[in-house]
Amino acid sequence: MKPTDAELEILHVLWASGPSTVRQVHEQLSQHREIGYTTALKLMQIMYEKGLLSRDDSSKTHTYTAAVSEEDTQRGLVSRFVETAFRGSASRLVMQVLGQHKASREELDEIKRLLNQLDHDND
Amino acid sequence: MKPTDAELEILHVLWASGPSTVRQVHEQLSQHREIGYTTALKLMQIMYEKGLLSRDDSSKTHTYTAAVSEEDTQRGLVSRFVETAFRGSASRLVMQVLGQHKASREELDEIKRLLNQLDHDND
DNA sequence: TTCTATCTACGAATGATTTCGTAGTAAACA
DNA sequence: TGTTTACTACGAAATCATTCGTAGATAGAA
Repeated sequence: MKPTDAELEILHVLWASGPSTVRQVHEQLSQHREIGYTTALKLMQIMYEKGLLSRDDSSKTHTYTAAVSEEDTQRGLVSRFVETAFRGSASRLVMQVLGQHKASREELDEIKRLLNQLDHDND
Repeated sequence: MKPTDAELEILHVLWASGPSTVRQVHEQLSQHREIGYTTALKLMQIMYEKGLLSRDDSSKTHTYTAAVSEEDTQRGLVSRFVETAFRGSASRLVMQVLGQHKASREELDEIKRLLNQLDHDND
């Protein structure tokens, strides 16, 4: 339910690439950092046991798929993060993020659209 | 530099209440969850060694103070979180947060003000 | 002064995460 | 067929975070 950092790395690969073998995932991860093949394997096995991944083991080389959606996972992570880091104040988190990361014009516009929509929901 | 969850709880108490003794911090924490006195003590000692807290031990009962600011700490936490959970996309984090937490009218207005200011900075 | 309460220091157990080596098995190849 | 290669399973070490018990010291009360 609450993936660890290493598990998130693997989920990101699977979310981006779709169903993959351990070797494929390992190759992706290797481009970012040092990690042994059996480390990736073990992580994915644990994630399978936890229900974070599903797998097709009909052939010798198993194929893994993310069993949790990116949306749902990020929702959970955000909830937890707002609680622990911002004591539940989501708006302070938003302002902190907007203040420290330079968003593009398009991103700012998209956020504004969302804000206006929330405004109308509030009315 | 990167406080853990338990350490963050203690920092929040000290940020809110200012310099405090272990007993005072422990009393605050106890209202939220079960935690032994020596657990709080040990945590604060470790945080002192790490440089997260400073302390006055001129009397038998030490007084601890947060040695890192809330702003700086949250900035660091956000950076890390955007990386691990959102692969660096701050705007997607913002939209996720705004979509899932109902902010008050005042908060939304404040966020809009910030957005407009960012707009002008961009021009 | 003696006893009690409070505080710090220290050590250690527990559990979770991350890591990788080794062994065994199946497939592909020569 | 026999050998090499690739893959999974398993176990276990290393690290870190969290937890608390116990011991020793200090201060205040009786």
